[in-house]
Amino acid sequence: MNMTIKVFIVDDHYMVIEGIRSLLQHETAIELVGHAMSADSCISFLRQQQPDVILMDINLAEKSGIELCAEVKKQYPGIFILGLSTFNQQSFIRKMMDNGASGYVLKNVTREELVEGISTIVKGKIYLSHEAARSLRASEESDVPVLTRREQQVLSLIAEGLTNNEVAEKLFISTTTVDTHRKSLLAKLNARNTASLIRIATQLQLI
Amino acid sequence: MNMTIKVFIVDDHYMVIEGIRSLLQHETAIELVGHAMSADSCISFLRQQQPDVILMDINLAEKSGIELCAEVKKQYPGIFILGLSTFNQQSFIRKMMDNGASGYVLKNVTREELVEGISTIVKGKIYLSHEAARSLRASEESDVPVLTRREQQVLSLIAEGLTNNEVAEKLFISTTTVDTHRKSLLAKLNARNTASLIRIATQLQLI
DNA sequence: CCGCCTATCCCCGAAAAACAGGAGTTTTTC
DNA sequence: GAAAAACTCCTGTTTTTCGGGGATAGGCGG
Repeated sequence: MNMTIKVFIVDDHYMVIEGIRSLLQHETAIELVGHAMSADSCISFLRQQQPDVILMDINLAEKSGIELCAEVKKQYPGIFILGLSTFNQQSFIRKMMDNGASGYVLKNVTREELVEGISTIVKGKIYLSHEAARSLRASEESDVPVLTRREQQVLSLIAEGLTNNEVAEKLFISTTTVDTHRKSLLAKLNARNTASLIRIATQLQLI
Repeated sequence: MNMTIKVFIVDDHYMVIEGIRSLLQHETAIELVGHAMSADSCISFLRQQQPDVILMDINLAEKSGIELCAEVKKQYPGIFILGLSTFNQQSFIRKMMDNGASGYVLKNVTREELVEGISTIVKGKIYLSHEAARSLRASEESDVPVLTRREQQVLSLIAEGLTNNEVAEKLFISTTTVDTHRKSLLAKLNARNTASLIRIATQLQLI
């Protein structure tokens, strides 16, 4: 069972592709079969050849890596995808994993971690780099309040600048109900008023 | 005048460093004299040896590249700094240039552009990659409103959740004055109320 | 010197939000 | 099937914001 792992890279930064190539060039167990700098050229490549693993940047130019991830997984369920990003934001990590990625590493990974990640996911397991895993855990511990669907709707309409009355009209509920939701939003996000509510919600990426 | 240009890299992503090294390895006019993955180790290196050009990532782990840029320029005015970043946000570009950088390129730069950038700034000129220049121009055309100092102060205090009264106390001005500033903020940012004001200001990175 | 901008201050009234507190119905969860 | 959570609605009062105004004073550049 000493087959080489065929790896394909999708990243719109040429220097990152070169960097990965340089990191992996002496790994005999890994063979780089190509790279793409856009979602489209990735899809094209896959029609001709399927690698075992795709290293995929999360934020591509046009299509977000998250969409591409879902698309690839749908058509080629056998390919394992390792998400690659500068940011260790739990929201990104989660979205990527939800869309079928088998792992997530930050771009400041060491060669060892990258190799470990590739060889882990190719076995069908999940791999998260230390920092990614840590930030996921941190986000679960740091109580980012859970908003109900209604609260989210109300929140985003408030953020757009609608008043309680207007929100009420839009959602076909009473103004007082909107006010109630607003109150619980203030309470959950620990905000004093609308201004701090919107600021906090933005920081927590709830909007 | 065929001296090689001594280049030093500061980036906390190992694969980016490798990528740049790979991009520049065949350039005879450019010599890579080292790299650092943190602001501190960059400073340490400079105490022993000074390159002609530093390729500096804008968002390092601890210290932001913007601060490091100012620090280096203060101590070694002769070193030219080329900002390096994933984002082409005018705010970043501008801050970097304000702090003494001689240029700015995005990480999806081509080898040619990178080489051109390095050889341009080493002559004391300014270099902006096409996309960076474009986004700068775009931001100047798209009227991101210019806030006065007072308006900025008021805005950030409002965002923290202070009422007009509290802002007034904090800034030692009258409540009605704060209200005037608030009104001009609403007008400048084209906001209907506090909620949309904060959202828009956040999106425009004014907070 | 005369606009233009900034910063300061003031008034009024209407609208909206915040605060307090209660309460009924549906839906989810255990 | 009961408890918990989510969603709905209500009555008040107080505070804050918003939309109109208008006014003064200093700085800066044409």
